[in-house]
Amino acid sequence: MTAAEQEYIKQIYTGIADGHLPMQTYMLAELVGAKPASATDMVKKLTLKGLLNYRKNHGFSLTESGEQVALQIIRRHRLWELFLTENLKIDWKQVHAMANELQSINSDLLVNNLEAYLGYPVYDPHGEVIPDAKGHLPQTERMEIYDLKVNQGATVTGFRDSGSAFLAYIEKLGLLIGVRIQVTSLIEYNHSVEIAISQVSSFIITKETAQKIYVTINE
Amino acid sequence: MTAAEQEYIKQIYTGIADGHLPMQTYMLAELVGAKPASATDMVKKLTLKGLLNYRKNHGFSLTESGEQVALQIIRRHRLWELFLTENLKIDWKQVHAMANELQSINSDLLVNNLEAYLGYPVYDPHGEVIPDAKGHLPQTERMEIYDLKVNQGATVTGFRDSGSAFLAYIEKLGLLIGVRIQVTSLIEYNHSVEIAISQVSSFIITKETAQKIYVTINE
DNA sequence: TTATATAATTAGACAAGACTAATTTTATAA
DNA sequence: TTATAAAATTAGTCTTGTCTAATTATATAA
Ligand SMILES: [Mn+2]
Ligand SMILES: [Mn+2]
Ligand SMILES: [Mn+2]
Ligand SMILES: [Mn+2]
Repeated sequence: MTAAEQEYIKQIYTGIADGHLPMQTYMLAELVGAKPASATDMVKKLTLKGLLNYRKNHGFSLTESGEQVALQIIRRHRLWELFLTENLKIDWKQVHAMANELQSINSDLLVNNLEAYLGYPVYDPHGEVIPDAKGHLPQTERMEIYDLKVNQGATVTGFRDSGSAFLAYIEKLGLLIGVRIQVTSLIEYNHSVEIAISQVSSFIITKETAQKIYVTINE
Repeated sequence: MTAAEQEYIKQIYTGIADGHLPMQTYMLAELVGAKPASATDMVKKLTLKGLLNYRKNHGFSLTESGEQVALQIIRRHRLWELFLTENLKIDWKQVHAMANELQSINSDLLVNNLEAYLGYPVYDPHGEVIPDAKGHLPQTERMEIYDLKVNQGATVTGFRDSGSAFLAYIEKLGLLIGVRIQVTSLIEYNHSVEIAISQVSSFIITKETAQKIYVTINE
């Protein structure tokens, strides 16, 4: 598989995981940073290869085989991200872009040895789970800040968006992984959420932001 | 620069370093594993970019700028090879092929942090020197087995060929880096060389092989 | 039911990088 | 000097992945 095909497959997987089922052409184009015409071409090609279920003019989803392929690409992507932050000390805001270039190198030997070197990690630097060699995703129960009720306390465990602009905002807010937060109020007007960090600072984030931050409820 | 352009530039550099000056189209084609027509196209493109001095029908060499580019590509290639063997424990016969895919990722941050992580190494797993961030090659005086005189003792320090078939042969002979050898006789007929390892085994290698093994004379 | 906006597809073009087949250059040997 | 073999180049084609512009399909609102 070419690097481009792999990037499309990865974006289809994550797009669907984020609730876009079936996936649509314009959405895929936006995710990969291309025009819809290009996405149509690629969808047709991936369909011929048996990786997509495609109903012309009505969107598409991954086949069983396509999903396995996607999980392997995501596995490589996230393992490299972790290596870059943990070992090479590269800023977590920059590793996603680098991992996009590394993910296309498809060697089981390389990837499995990298995984062993990293100590069989479960999470990447953005709190995303890493599929194992068989394509299995560790099961974790976690929700979005947006799903929390008022006064409910939780701990930040990850992010749905690895873009450097989003992560810079997260850093500015101090909402890093492991930080304990509490929802102090819900804004009825536009569904923003007010949250507090360790009873000190308190601020409001938009609905969109609240949906991009994963938390686990404190026991 | 595309991955293909970089591979061509790298092969031009190493080809010239191995004595092919000026570089010729058929030779470059052979090194990159393509047909001469493809090499001609690429040479024209690289010339337009100011990386080659090219006299149509008479070969080409790297410009000053082309040489600096080449050294950076070789730097990345060799650092990755070392990472793959040292850290990921991948067989030295396999890392060259993997490094060919990794070398195209051109990020100073990535490469310099990788170099620091590896401890600013001087040699890659095949005994080839690694250019530093400025493109400087550590100076080393070493010769080929073929240059040794009879009874002259030397230590193996590297190889000119990283192909897995050649390295498998080297392993079979036991001519690994650090091994002390002695030339026991020169075969006049076809310029083969008989060498001995630590007074035990003794065998004959061809001229071509003797020219691919670097040694340093024992003090 | 019909008009309209959005999404999707098609047609045609282009750049990169490879190939084959044909032609031209160059160097060398007779 | 001329013939020949080797090397190089050109011309034309193909695949991948992208684009723009034009057209078609779908869903929704009037
Ligand atoms: Mn990422
Ligand atoms: Mn990530
Ligand atoms: Mn190598
Ligand atoms: Mn090497």
